[in-house]
Amino acid sequence: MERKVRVRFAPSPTGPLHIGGVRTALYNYLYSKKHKGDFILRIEDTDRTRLVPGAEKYILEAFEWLNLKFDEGVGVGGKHAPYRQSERTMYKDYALQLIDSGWAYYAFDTPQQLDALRADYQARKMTFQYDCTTRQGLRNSLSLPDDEVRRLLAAEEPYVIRFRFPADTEVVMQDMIRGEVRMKTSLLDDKVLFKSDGLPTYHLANVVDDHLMEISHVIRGEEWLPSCPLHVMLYEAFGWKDTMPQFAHLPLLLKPEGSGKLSKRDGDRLGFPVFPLQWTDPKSGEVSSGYRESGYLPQSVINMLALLGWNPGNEQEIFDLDELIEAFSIDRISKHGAKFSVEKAKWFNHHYFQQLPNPQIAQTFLQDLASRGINADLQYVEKVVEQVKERCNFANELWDNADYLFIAPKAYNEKAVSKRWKSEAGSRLSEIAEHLRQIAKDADGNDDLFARNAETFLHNHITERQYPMGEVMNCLRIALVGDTKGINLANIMALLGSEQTISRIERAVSVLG
RNA sequence: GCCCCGUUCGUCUAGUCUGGUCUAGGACGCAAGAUUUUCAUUCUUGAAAUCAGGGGUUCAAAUCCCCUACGGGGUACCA
Repeated sequence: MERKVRVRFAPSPTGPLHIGGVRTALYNYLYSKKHKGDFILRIEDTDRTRLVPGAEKYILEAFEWLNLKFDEGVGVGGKHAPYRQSERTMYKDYALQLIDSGWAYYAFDTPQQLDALRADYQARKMTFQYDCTTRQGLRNSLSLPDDEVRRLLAAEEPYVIRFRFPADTEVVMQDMIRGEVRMKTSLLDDKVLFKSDGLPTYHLANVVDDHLMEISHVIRGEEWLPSCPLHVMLYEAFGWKDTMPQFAHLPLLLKPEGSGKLSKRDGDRLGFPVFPLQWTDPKSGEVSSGYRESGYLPQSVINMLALLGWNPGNEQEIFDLDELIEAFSIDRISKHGAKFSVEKAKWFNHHYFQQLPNPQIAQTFLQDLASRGINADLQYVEKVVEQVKERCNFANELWDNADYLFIAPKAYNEKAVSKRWKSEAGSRLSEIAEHLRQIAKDADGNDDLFARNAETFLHNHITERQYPMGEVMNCLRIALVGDTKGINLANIMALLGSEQTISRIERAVSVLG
């Protein structure tokens, strides 16, 4: 029987959403949409000590920016509400149910006792594990006499509820990416399901909620693979094996250099964002950069992330969201971790930046200009954008590539000058300025006409006088731009207009001689 | 330590299941050339992986099996 595809993204609001988390969410989204299913947002906030104010809001905002819409969940609602685990109160009943059926037990050991035990084992170069080999010697409802357990419970002694792993079975699970994974239960530890603070741990809450919310596929990071046998056993213990979701454990995102998981620090160190949106730590005030603020376009981030660990099997690399949905499949997800590449991210953004309509880019640029104290005309800015955008990866590179189209050069690049500005340059340029003044008069305020005529004139003039073409043209460029860079010279003159063109030449002559 | 997962150009990866068409394909980056009388874009070309290493199986192995090494993850009353 075909079950409706229902997947969830279940972040913990302990800080800003990591870019690896965004990729996990994206794969969930793509899979659900591919199969006309539901995409659910569940907030897993059962660890009250690690809650960070603002984190949940941040998550919501990030998905809004990325244009990934949830069908159900926090911020959306739905028939399985509430979707915030701290607001769900049914977990303890399920934990008790497991105690009744013998799959779990009460444990009264204090964290201090366990810490001491771990230290003790450590000293003997061993690792303590709360499992089938050690549980009899510890303080729990399996080792203690019944009346003692009743007494402790009645005395409201703090306890946790632990899963009781059978000693000699093997859990066999099917992972959609890795195939069959087997694990001997004797090697597994009796994980805490329910904490002494009255809240469930991830393992319990996750399984209960996935069952209750009718989740069909669990697509999550590889860090969960080792605890998946526990989850499978929990489904079995609850008698939910028939509707257990299918699992897919995604490879991790690695640091661009060296080895290890991509972390917040890497971004700061290597100069690229690890978070979708900028984040200010509420405690330290530390600011971490975001893709959005760094000028990345959401569709570019999505495209880049989709291809990091998945590929369509052909050579297509540029995908919009609909194309991704169409092409996506779990069996084309790679098994190994992927190192993040800043260069590739930029390349994607360059592509998507070029697709933006000029008026839209111009609007953004206009604000940037305003912040620099430049009041420009929108029509003019549009013309500039049209000519300059192809050399930009991001909107915030516009200024560096177009500043000379708004303000006259304040200084002249020394290297360019020493290379191109020879002793004859001054006299040649003043001569040219002279002629340009006449051409300007003839063009009568038509800057395009002026630029066209000026271009023809320059060509003829330089040829006639047998001046070195490259040298003169580059000096002209230095005069107008301040450097040997920038767009086509005639286009610069057309944009600047005759008056500005001529005055810049004259100024260069007076400054550089 | 123990457990789990992985390993193809610098990076992301195709190819592995269903051995031969792989003298291993593409992309980013890099280099060179063309265009741009500049710079960038763009285009063309190129360098770049003895398929982690070793041992099998086979007429034939990147592809199947075993071992080793290396990398990653887990080993919490965190998720």
